[in-house]
Amino acid sequence: MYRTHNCGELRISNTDEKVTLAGWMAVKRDLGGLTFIDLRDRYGITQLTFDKDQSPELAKIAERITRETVLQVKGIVKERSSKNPNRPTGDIEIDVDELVILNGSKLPPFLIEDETDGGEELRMRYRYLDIRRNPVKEKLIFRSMVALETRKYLGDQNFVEVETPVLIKTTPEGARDFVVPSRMHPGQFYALPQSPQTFKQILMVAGMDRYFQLVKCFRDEDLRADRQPEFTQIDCEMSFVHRDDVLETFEGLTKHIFKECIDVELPEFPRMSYDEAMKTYGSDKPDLRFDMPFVELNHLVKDQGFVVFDSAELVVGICAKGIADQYSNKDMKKLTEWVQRPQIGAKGLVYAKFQGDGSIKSTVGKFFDDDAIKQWGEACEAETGDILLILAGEKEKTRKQLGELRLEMGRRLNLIKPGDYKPLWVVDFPLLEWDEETERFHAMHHPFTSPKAEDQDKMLSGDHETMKALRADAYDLVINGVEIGGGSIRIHDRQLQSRNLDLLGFSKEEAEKQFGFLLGAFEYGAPPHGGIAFGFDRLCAIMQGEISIRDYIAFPKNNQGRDTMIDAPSTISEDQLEELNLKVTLESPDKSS
RNA sequence: GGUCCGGUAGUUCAGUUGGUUAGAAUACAUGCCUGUCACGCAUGGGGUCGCGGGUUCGAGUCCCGUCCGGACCGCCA
Repeated sequence: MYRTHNCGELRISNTDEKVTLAGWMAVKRDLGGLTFIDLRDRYGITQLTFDKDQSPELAKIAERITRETVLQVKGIVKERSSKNPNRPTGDIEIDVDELVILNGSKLPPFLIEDETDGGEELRMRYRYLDIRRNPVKEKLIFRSMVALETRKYLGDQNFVEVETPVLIKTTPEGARDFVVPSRMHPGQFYALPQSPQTFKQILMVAGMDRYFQLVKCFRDEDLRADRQPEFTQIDCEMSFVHRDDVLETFEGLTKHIFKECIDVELPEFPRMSYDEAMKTYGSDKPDLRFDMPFVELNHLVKDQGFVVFDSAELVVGICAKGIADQYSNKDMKKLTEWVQRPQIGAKGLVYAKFQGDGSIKSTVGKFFDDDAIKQWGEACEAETGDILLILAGEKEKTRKQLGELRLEMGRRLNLIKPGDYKPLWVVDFPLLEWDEETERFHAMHHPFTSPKAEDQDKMLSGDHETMKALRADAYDLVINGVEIGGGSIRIHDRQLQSRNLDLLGFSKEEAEKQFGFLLGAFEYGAPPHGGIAFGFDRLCAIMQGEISIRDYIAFPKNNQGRDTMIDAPSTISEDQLEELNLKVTLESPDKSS
């Protein structure tokens, strides 16, 4: 046995016990006659003491031990004469009388401490050292706890975890697929799943009734702080359910996880239609940790001779509370430049300051008198000291831009309180989305999403505007402005599914080739069904107030989709290429190895 | 596909208008130190200024190209 205890568990009550510990030498404090070593393992840090007077040979060895050396020590637990209240084990130390060096270590390239000096790149290349650090280690342990609680809750609700295949076939809709060549079938390829969507629907046809899976999904798209090419979903599907059955089940799951993992009691989740979310917050994932709703001003500002407003499809404002007197003209100019940045793309910003002395200062004072502007203020519930921020232009763009400005003002006004969680169900998403590039409709969620019952008859109208107005039985869970997951009631009728694929521009032959297996299954008694999938990495991050999901993944990819530790992706040998009947046509494909 | 920022000691960074021998902190090494826990004090070693080209009497600094990293837009059914 290498150890009797771990480095985080010994307390004053263990005094005088003979113990054996093993771990890594974290840091050494050599006072001359007395040397202290912090011994670290997964569970914590325990201080080792070496006294020159008592055991000169041991003290001499201790003085020479370097960082990250793996040690085994035997000794007696002693009460410290000067305690460290910042550590659970701070009341005791180990008076060492036997020391074994289990393995040496090179000097690590960055400090293995909570506040490391290492940059992202180094930390990723030496991830095994990074994971020794508390902040990373604890996030992985947290993730494990969330996974356990998920399985516990869904298991108790009669869900069955079924594994679906990773080698499947490429799908034309949605994100780009990762593709795997087949050796046994020259010229043919598997694809890695973007989600187990069709398999879980087939499990419903198979009578599995309640399915879930913590499952890896793959998308070959560009990365972000909250987006990795391989990520994990809590993927679920249920039979004989309506929308509200799904929402209630997964609201229950979310509440359970929050309660058990971070001891937060979530209130009942409000629901908001997609249309209302777009109209009020300019986003299909509004951050409700602060309000600052949009107020449309068209009826108050049109036909008064101000061409920017008169030519705009939408004039819409938000009220930023209490900053009229602290935002100077220069600050307003900077804010205007902020909305004009290419990422936001607004042409300009109209504002009205309701200043502390009762006066009104506005960029459009030339076109509107104070009384008119006061009317706007009333509409937005602006009071003395507030600033009205107004954008005008094409409806969808303007809403998106003001949505960004709203978030920025929320941040600037410190309206977002740490530890605050505001979940929201966004429901009734559009069924279809017009793609300007390909000039055809795309499924907003996916091609298996059911239109709302009342909209099913309109699917064949062919009229562009009617198509755009079709509503799907689809829903997203949003927490703090982050999309945690989404799902829908699916189509379970073969005819309706064919009609939907037809709408999306699939010919009969294509539909049969791509989704024949699913359409075929629907002919053998498919039950009504629906489901949802949560982004598991993202859920873990948001629960701890983090944006980046990288540290919730043990071995994440970098910004370019590379794993710098193992150096992947990489080229493969000529032999491998030949066996797979592949030919690389690049002049110099070899960038990495 | 695009925009922006960065690359200088093991590490994190500073480096002025282009000008002498490129600095700081930390880490590391050596010595001193018996109650430290960010130990302290002293001394020391450590540099392909990402790479290639150009401008210049002179380039870490300016220009062009390229590679790498980061953030974002597009993209992510």
